Amino acid sequence: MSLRAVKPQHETRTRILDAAEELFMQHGFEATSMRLLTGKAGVNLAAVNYHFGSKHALIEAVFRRRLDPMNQARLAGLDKVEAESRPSSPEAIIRAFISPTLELVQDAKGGGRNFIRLLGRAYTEPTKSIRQLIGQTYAPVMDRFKAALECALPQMPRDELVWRMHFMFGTLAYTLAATDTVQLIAGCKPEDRYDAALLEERLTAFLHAGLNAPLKNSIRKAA
Amino acid sequence: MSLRAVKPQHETRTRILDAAEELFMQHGFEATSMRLLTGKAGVNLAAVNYHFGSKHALIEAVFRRRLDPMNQARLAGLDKVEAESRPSSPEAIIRAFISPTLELVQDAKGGGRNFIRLLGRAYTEPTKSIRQLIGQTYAPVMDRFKAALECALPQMPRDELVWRMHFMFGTLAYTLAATDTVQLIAGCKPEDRYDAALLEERLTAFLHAGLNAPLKNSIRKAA
DNA sequence: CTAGCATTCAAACGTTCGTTTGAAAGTCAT
DNA sequence: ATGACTTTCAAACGAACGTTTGAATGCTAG
Repeated sequence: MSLRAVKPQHETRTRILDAAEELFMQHGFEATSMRLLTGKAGVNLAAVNYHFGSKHALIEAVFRRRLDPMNQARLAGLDKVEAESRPSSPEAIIRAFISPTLELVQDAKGGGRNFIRLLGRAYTEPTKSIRQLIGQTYAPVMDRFKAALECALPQMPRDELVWRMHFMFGTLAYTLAATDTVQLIAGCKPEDRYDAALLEERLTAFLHAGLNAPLKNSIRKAA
Repeated sequence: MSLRAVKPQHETRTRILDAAEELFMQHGFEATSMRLLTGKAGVNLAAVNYHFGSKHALIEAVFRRRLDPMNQARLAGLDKVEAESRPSSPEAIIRAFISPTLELVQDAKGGGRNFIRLLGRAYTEPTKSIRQLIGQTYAPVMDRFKAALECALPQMPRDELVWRMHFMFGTLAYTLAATDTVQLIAGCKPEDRYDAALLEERLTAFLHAGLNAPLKNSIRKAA
C-alpha cells in the first residue's frame, strides 16, 4: 500500500454518480443520454457500462447511494425519540422522519438538494422498477414509523392512520420536489425557500395538525 | 349538412388523445413512442403530426383537454361558496378546490383517473415547457383561492399561508398520483382506495387541520 | 360527375439512442 | 522488467426514435 495521499477510490464511479444525479434531476432519466452524462462527468462513454453495467443500473446506484444513509438516519432518529420517552409524541416522530430529508436539502454544494428533488419525482415515476426500488428501500422504515405512530395515537383507526401517513409522505415529497408551485402561489421567489430550520417548523406544524385532525363521523363510521 | 347521426367530429383526434392519456400515464412521455401510441389508437403513424403538429403539441393538448374544465369547475365552486356566505369558511374553500379533482378520480371508465395521475406527475416533470403549461393554467386559479383564503384567515401571515397552500397542493397532487405509497404503508391494497366521497372527507379533514395549525413562535417571528 | 379539400396511408428520412468491441494505457506485486 | 489485472479509449453496432413525403382515398359543394 502506498503512503501517498489516498487517490480517491473509484473516482470515475463517483464522478459518474454526481453527474447523473444532477442531470437526472434537470432532464429526467430518459432524456439524459449517456453521451451528455459521460461528457459532464469527464469520463469515456463506455465507462458507465463498465462500472455499472447499464444505464438502468446506474439509476439504481444513484438512489441507493443517498437513500440508504437517509433512511438509516431516520431510524436512528426514531430510536432516539423512543428511548427518551414512551409513548413518544407524534410531533417528535414526525421530526425524526422529515429532518434527514431537510438536511439533504441544505446541502446545496454537494448534490443533496438535487437528489431530494429527484427523489420526490421518483415516487410517481412511470418506470415500475424504480418505484419498486423506492418501495423496497422504504418498506422497513414505513413499518417502524407506522408502529410508532400507532403507539403514539392509540385512539386513531388504523386505516385512517394509513391515509394520514400517506398524506404526510406526499406533502414532504412534493414540497421539496415541486419548486415551481410555491413560486406560483407566492407570485415570486421567496428568499427563505431553503431555510431548512424554518421549513422544518412550517412542515412540522402543518403535518402535526393534519395528523391530529379531529375524526369526522363519516370517517369513524367507515373504520 | 346531413341528417345522419353526427359522425363524431375529429374522431381521430379524440382516439389519439385517449390513447395518449393512458400511455403517458403508464409509461411517461418520453417512453411512449408514436408507434405504440398510434397503434393503440388504431390510427396511422402520421396522424399525430397531421392533427397536432408534433409529439410535444400532443402532450399539451392532453393537458388542456382536462385541465381547463377542471379549473373552471374549481372557480365555479368558489363562486358558489363565496356567494353563500362572507367570509367563507376555509373548509368550504378547500372542498371547492379538491372536489373537481376527486370527481375525475371517480371516472375510471373514461380516462379521468388516468389523467389525474398524469397531472400529479406533471408538477415535478423535468420538461420545463410542461411545467410552464401547468403553471400558466393554474395561475389565475391560484390567485383566486389565495385571495379567498386570505380573506377567510385574516390573522395568518401571508408567507405562512403561501407555504400552507403549497403543502395542501402537494398533498392533493401526490396522494392521487402515487398510488404505490399508500399500499406500501398499508401493506396491502385497500378496497376503498377510490371511494371518492370518503377520500374527500379524509383529505378535507387533514388539509383543514393543517391549514389551521397553530402558529409557532419561530414562524410568527419570521413573518 | 367533378373539382377541391381534408384525411389517411405506407414508406422512407436522418438522427440519436444504449451498448459492445478490441486494442491501448495504466497499475501493481513479484 | 515482466506478467496479470484493471481501467480507459475511439469506433462502431443495430435498433428505435420523431418526423416528412407524396401518393391514395374519402368526402362535399357546385
